[in-house]
Amino acid sequence: MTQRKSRADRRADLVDAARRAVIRHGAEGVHLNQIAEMAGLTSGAVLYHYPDLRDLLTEAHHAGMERFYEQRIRKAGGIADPARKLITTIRSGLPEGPEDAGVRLLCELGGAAGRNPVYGSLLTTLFDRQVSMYQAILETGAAQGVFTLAGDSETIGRNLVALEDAYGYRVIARHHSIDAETAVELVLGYARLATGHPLAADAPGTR
Amino acid sequence: MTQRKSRADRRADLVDAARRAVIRHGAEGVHLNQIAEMAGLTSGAVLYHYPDLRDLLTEAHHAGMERFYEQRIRKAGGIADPARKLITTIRSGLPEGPEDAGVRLLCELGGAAGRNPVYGSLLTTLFDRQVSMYQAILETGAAQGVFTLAGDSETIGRNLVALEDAYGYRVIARHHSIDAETAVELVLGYARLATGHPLAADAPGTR
DNA sequence: GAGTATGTTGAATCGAGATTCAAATACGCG
DNA sequence: CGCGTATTTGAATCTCGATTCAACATACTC
Repeated sequence: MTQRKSRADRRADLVDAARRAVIRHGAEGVHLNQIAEMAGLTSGAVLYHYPDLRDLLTEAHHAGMERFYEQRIRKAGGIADPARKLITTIRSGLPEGPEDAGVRLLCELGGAAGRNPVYGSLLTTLFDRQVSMYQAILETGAAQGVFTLAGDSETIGRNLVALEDAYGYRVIARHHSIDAETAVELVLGYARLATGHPLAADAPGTR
Repeated sequence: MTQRKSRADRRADLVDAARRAVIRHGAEGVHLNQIAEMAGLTSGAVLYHYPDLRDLLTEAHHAGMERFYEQRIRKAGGIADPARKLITTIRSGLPEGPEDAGVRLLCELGGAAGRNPVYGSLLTTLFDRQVSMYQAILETGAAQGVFTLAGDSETIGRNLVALEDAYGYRVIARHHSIDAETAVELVLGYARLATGHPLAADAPGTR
């Protein structure tokens, strides 16, 4: 029998297993057995902890978005220079490639959000938080005189998040002419226009 | 018994029924019986015309995208002035509200595109065609001297399509602060920045 | 208007996945 | 150690949608 675990530990495992299963099989195409397998358990054990699968899936999506957002904050955390911070943040919002787990999860959610209010609200919240994150960077840069904003920070922030989203979808769908690097360059292009700053790309390999 | 129809007519009906069923139930959550009901038939009749459901769904998605694209072309068709043409085109790429059928279908497809190469390729093609459509408008405007492009037309076109996509998702997900009108205004804002043209909004009610 | 081809139904069957639950197992604690 | 409880299994059952197909209905042909 599989190693027995405490309730809290097992539930955390299951949330993570569900997250990975959704990425592989889709937000609505995922099956109980697939989640169980990911967690190294049988379906009965999953039901024991989550009698209603929807609860588990909601927690999984929530956790996935939280992880995505936290990672962005962390990557840009130590950077003081607004320009470099903006570049790093933009990079962290785009997938590293078509298999990028974080972005795939968000894409899966997008379609379902129109029919499922809970998912819609999760994505809406994430969007707003990301906009605020960008606003903080933009305003700091403007205050220091390094950015000359071509509009209010909310609008620019929204557009940055929107572009990330849309190009993320393109990369995940394996668009032939928009790979991960091109996507970064496209968003950076808009950021240059909106901040009046050249935003020189990092040296390759710098992450 | 339901009115009997020719093979071609019935298949066209089914493609349309499938399109509507997907919009209501999701690209992957849709069931044979739902499609049959939409078409006013029984499941057996659907299988008679489409032994493999995936073929029907692929045709439905294809038809939905074609319809979306054609509608855009048609709405902007008679307009000569590049600025008005650009405004109309932007409007036609955004949903009229959270229930907008055309955009909902595209959103449904987005998530599945990462796992289903056929869907990915459909969306990629649509994206490219929309970019070309914008490029034509932008280049015409630039040639006439009414637009001063802030970059190459391909980049601007890509960003316009990307912004439409992303804000379309927001509207469909019922974002509290981004409704259909706000979305139009956000994309128009970028278009102004990119073309150097004021792009005065149409008088309300003008469509 | 009989004959034939084609489209449609509805009931039977199939099968995959969800759900239940008694039994088995592992762990904590005295 | 051994008791009691929480966790997990695995097989049985349930459910629902897909699939099959013989019978029926409609339209076309001559």
